[in-house]
Amino acid sequence: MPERPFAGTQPQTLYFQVREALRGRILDGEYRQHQRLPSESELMRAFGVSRITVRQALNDLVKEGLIFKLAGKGSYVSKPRPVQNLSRLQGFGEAMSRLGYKSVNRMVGLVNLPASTRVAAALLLEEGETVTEIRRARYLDNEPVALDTSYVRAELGKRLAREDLVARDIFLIIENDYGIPLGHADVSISAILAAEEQAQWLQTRSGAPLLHIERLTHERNGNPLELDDIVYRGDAFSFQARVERD
Amino acid sequence: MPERPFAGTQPQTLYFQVREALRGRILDGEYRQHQRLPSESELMRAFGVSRITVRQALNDLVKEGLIFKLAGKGSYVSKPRPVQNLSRLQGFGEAMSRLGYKSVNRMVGLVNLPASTRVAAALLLEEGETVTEIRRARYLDNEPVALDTSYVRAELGKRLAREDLVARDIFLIIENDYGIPLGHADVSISAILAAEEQAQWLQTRSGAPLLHIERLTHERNGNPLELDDIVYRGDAFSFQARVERD
DNA sequence: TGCCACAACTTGTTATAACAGGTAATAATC
DNA sequence: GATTATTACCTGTTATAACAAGTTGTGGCA
Repeated sequence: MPERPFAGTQPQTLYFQVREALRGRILDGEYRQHQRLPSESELMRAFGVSRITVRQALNDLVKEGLIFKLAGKGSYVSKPRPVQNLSRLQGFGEAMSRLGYKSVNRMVGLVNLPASTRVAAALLLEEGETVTEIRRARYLDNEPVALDTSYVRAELGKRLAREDLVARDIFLIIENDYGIPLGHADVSISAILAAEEQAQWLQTRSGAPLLHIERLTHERNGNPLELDDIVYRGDAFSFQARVERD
Repeated sequence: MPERPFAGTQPQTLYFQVREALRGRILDGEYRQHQRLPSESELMRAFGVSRITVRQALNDLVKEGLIFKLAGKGSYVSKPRPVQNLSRLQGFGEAMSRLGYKSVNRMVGLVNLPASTRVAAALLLEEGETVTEIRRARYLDNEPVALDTSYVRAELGKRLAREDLVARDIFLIIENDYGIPLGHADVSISAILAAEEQAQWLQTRSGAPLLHIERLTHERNGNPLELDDIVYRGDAFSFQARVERD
């Protein structure tokens, strides 16, 4: 097996390993912005895998916007962007660190409370059933950019209450520590005005434009797991995506 | 050839035909929300294509959020959403009609002007070179939801000036009439406040929250083609996406 | 009737193979 | 030297095949 650099505690699919190896080289600067990557044939030989495995890895990176392909020419590294990417479900800290940014969280609060109609419906609970509400502020370069309110079932909330939610992403805790694989999220993006409390935490003025994200994250088996309400400062953050025509 | 229902003026790939046939059945109501689709084996037999062709078609629909897959169980129709989908590059009217909504455009204006620094850089022009600015308001159910300002090179703008931009999407004109295949777009989403003119067109108040989309669309060969600034009313529209974990 | 094992069915991963059409380099010709 | 044709290389599409892991149904046994 020629080049399987990924050493993890769990066996990984081949395309996962190839993808992460290429990502590492892009983030390390071995492949620069706009530089052409090795061809599929070269990657097949280098990693000792079939072409379809290489293509799956490359297409995942295309989907994330890290590279782009030109028919007949090859694959190229995209221009880096400090963004929350919509092509792939990942936590904030996870997304920023993949792009080389350092993010910090601050706890606003963690309480158990009865589920509202909206939260109950999203998490498939009875209205009034106990849920855990976790609130955090997100900082980039020591500047608050987002306020995140998460709702999970009380059993999961009890476990999470014992975790270091300042330094760690909930997604990674759930996957790595609790062994619950994540599936997909349904994400809604809209624009709102900052309320007083939001403005204070985000160090902006009341009435300032905010991006509001509602995200319902599911386990891989389809069960709803976590409902998030996230507001981002409109002047300090944007979502970016590369969208393919087809 | 058993089931190739798509009859178009241009030859289409097999996975495109399978995908569009399935889309049609979902939108026609033949496959209902949460209903299970035929298995991959069944679709292979029904369409007389290989499994990889069926999977490509299904995965594209997954990518768009129209269906979701559960390992070992099958594929299911997702809950329908009246949204501008971020998974796939398409014009506003195109997106809405695929979801069964009727959208209408109104021309705000079409002028040739010197390219600003931003527009010139995006379209790879010299600053001051002539570009065409096309401005339109978008209506859903007779209600203004978006204001769209597009910049294209003057040669393309001259041709577009002769088209019916009220009834038709620019993307479809460019692809179908001019034979220029589209590739990808780089999209940025942020939140802003409505300026006076925007508020008037969108029938909302000055200072209301708007979603601001900046989109640079490329030809398939990578050349930049069109720069769009689109603002959507925050209270009447949102973007939604289904994001996979991986 | 309930439980367990096995078979059938499902999607996911990976392999090999061939052809199509686009791009770039090289060789041949004027 | 410039132009054209050919070759090599590139990604895109499609096919067949096999194995892995998850899900569901069926049959046998207690």
